[in-house]
Amino acid sequence: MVELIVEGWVRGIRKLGKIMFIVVDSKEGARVQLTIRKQSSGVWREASNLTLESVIRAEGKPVEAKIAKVDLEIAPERIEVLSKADPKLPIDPTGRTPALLDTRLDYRPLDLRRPEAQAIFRVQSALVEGMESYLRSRGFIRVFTPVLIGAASESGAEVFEVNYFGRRAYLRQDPQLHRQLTIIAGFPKIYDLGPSWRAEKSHTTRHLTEFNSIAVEMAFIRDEHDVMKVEEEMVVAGVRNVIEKCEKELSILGVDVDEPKTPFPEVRFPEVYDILEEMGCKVEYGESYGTEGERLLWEYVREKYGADFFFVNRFPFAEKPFYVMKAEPPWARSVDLIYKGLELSSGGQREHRYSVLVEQILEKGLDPESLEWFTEFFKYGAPPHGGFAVGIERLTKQLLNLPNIREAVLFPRDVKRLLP
RNA sequence: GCCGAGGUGGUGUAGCCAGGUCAGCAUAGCGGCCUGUCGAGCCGCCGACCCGGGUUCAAAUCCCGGCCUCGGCGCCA
Repeated sequence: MVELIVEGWVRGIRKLGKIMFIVVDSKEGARVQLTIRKQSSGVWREASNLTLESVIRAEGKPVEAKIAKVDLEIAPERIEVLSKADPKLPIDPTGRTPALLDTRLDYRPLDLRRPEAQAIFRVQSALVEGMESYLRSRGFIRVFTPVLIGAASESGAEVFEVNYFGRRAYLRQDPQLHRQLTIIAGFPKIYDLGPSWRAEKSHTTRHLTEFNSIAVEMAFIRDEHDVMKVEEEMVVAGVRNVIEKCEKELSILGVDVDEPKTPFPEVRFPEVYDILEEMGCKVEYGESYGTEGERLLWEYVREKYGADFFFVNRFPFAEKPFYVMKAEPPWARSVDLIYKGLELSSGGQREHRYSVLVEQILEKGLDPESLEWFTEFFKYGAPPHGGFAVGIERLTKQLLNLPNIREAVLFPRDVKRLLP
């Protein structure tokens, strides 16, 4: 019979006098049981020293009539300890006494060994893979725009300051402005996949100070609906890829994922005010809605269209940054995508006419000179364009119904946490 | 930034409101028994009241201050 080699982490040790069972999660993702009898004294001695979470390599023959409820059962002839784990582990590795999230994050590399955590990041990878391959199939190319910026001028959200050789620099809040410049540079279909930072002291289950987004920008659009179409198809492609490739992970997580209903419904301002008022949530005309409004609108579209994803279009211009394109006043071609009551993205059509852009900067009370590094290039041929940025952690959280966005990040950064 | 909740062995909790047995339980760790376990089982052991004041004969418990954490809102992805 064939000799098999198993390498992985020790997940269970059950010693019953003269027979011992060692459960190993192999590097291939299989659950393997090593069955050892006392008469094979060398292996028995080696196995008696094992501790949970140790890394081992075992060689042996498969057990003919497999009894254990695992993927593979082996009678090992040799066990080699590659790295012995301290028996006093800081968090319970069996998962029987689950540690609180904050404690788990303190010991994140150990915590991530849990099958549920593994499953989350395999799903996330499939999600991004599906979205990227959709974009590439539609002719978008992946670009890398700077994360260090010289001027904090985007949306007014708090930025992190960086000491840049004695000069003041900032971490971007969004790849937005450089994506637009890339469009002007003659790349009509691009996407940028990477981190952004917000220095907001938000204490919630849906905010991070560092997060990743898949940010798309496209030129020669007719209006914002061209952008929404791409966003919808991209998200659906991502979810579809998860359904196709992550059956095992979804069952570990106990989540049923259905392909999203298309087209995503679109609700608009000012109708939003009527919808919300009817649901008992009064929003001042000309203002945007809050967290409660998001949830109520979801309730509304779920009832009316059976949808979990939906767009909100025509936000008040007053509530949005200078670069969005206006529609009939006071509204803008500014679109949010909401998924199960949580904002996933902002986007829409951008203003590409230089003179209008400068007017809008003045209207916002900003200094046109400080934005010249950006606006100047709109003088030299800027096509109509638009885009959006989807928060990857938020999408993962909502897809898998995770209670906290931190579960969707390997090493989350929030107001309090910088380590590990 | 505003508001609320909470800090008890390595981990997760009970006890606190009505102050008073060696601070209970589970899990992990250590030791023992057990030849088919699979959340193995059984027996034993080790291990904790966030910090500093105060009230009281007596404080995990009541009061004050501090530190830390979580969450809701705002802002946003």
